Amino acid sequence: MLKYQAIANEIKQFIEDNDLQQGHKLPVLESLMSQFKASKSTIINALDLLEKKGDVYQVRGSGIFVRRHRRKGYINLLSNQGFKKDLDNFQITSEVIELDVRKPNSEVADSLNIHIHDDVYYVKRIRYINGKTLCLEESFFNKAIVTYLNKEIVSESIFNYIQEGLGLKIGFSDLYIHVDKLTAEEGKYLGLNEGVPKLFAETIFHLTNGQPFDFSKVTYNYEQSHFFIQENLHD
Amino acid sequence: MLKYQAIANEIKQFIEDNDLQQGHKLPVLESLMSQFKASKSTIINALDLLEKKGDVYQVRGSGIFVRRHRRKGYINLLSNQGFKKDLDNFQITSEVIELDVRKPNSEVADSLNIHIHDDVYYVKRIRYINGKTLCLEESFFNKAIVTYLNKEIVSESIFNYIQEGLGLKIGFSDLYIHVDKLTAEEGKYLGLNEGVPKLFAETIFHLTNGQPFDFSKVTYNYEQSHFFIQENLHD
DNA sequence: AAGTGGTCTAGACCACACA
DNA sequence: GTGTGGTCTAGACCACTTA
Repeated sequence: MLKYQAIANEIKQFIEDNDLQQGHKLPVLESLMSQFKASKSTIINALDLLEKKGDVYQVRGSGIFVRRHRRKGYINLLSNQGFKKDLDNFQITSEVIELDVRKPNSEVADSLNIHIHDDVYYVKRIRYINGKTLCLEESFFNKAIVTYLNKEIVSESIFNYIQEGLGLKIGFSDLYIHVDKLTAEEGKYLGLNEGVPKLFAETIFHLTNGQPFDFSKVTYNYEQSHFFIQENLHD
Repeated sequence: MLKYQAIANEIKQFIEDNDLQQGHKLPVLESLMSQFKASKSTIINALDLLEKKGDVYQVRGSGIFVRRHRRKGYINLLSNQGFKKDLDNFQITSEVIELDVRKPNSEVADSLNIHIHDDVYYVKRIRYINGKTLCLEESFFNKAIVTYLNKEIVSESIFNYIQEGLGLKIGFSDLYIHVDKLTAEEGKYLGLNEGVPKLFAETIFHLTNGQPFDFSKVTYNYEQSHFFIQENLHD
């Protein structure tokens, strides 16, 4: 664990342990430097990390403040897939519908930057939140990277296994969303009527070295789909 | 303009001018240091900025690469509101429906962190993309911060005026979205039937000092609502 | 082993907020 | 004016990739 990550974690923990609210002022830079025995740059690195994650905001000439506006019941759109953290207050479970190795069609092959005669793991599952259907998810994993999957792994957190079990490093993702009407088949899985609204998301996940390893298509139950995103607008 | 921002801009320009594609390798750090006559940290600062914006990805031990996967017709969800940049390929216009000064209800007052007897500017407008209705937008601006608005300003880019005209610095935003069915009234404005899907977004925009200045409710026409989001998953 | 990006430090200097 | 965060530098050392 890097020093600036460790410091960031400690500060975040401090905020949670003391239940500090939006706008609460944190100790000044110099205090943090001596408290953590680190140079200015390292502290700033830690704070920038927290700022990126939406936990603090820094005001030049004034101080470092807690950022903590979140509506209850809203899921973080940018870290709900495959990750359990940030879903503390939600109980997420999965039901596996299909799991096999197959050849990709051209859209999938293109997204994963492979050929149509290469193998992919195909996973289809329904995810539940607090006992209700959250989404229908179809994922395609490049088998050359994600070399092995089984039903047990797939019913838990796939991403956790990819990181811990396979030792792969997840880097970045491209997420595409739009809204549409639910098809009859999707409705069957989600327990909803045909024609009601849906949120449809396609995501390409890449390793830190830029290789795409997972292409996912997710259809969300609109009744459970309340998301929040925290953004930083300045440079 | 700060040095690292200027360098980031130049690199981005270089990518666009040469139409470099995803995965293209950029010059190594040392080259960039001498080319821009800057220290290592400054170059890394510039690259981190570009990485945050989704324009490059850095691979330790390997190089710096162009990130440029974008689907045509998809709007960047995180920088479409009020901002013209990043909307190069789209023609966005606005029709102002209402503009007045009023007292906020408790929800608005709460979101803007003001009292219900304080004044807010209320703006209701329809935004068009390439001639079609994109969304119906209702915005509430804290009048103590956004001291003046008129019809002309409001039919152009409000955020541009806030930054350039009023000299305010926009910091961060909290965005909440969900999917639902369109009401009859919303349908009237968007030219759609009651009951069809909609994407509904509420956003609280803050200045760099943490003060909320704008609370917006936006109902998107689902036919035009194709969004992308680029995310970095590592620390 | 060589190449390349990342972390960390100490310190000078700058920009902004607030009283 | 004082306090506080931000930028920038030079350089040592570390971690990962590639061949």
